Amino acid sequence: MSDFYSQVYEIVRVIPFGRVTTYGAIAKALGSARSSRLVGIAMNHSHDIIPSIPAHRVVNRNGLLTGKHHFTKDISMQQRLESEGIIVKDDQIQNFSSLLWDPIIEL
DNA sequence: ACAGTGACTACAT
DNA sequence: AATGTAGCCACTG
Repeated sequence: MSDFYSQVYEIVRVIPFGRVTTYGAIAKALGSARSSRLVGIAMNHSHDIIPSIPAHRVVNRNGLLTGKHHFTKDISMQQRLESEGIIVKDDQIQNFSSLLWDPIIEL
């Protein structure tokens, strides 16, 4: 796996339980603020990674679950978030701004 | 090596 | 306010 992917996973893995972050924030934390798409692609490949990546804690900048269709059908992305105490309505994380965990600030 | 692509964003109509 | 368009950059075939 490329270094970029590894770095993405490294950050995603340290997202605290019950918190979320955005693709852009991760990209920026990696020094490539404009590589937000690559972060998403990395998530898409995350199901190949051995330590399961909490990809459901990564959403777009509006707190919208844009990547929910890439999850296994039996357990939805929304369901995983709700099991962590995060409220999701119409693919939109409620109280998103206060749940947001910015790796730039926290690291 | 080149062109196509994508779980994003920001800017422009 | 709501769509449309266009950069973005690393990965893949």
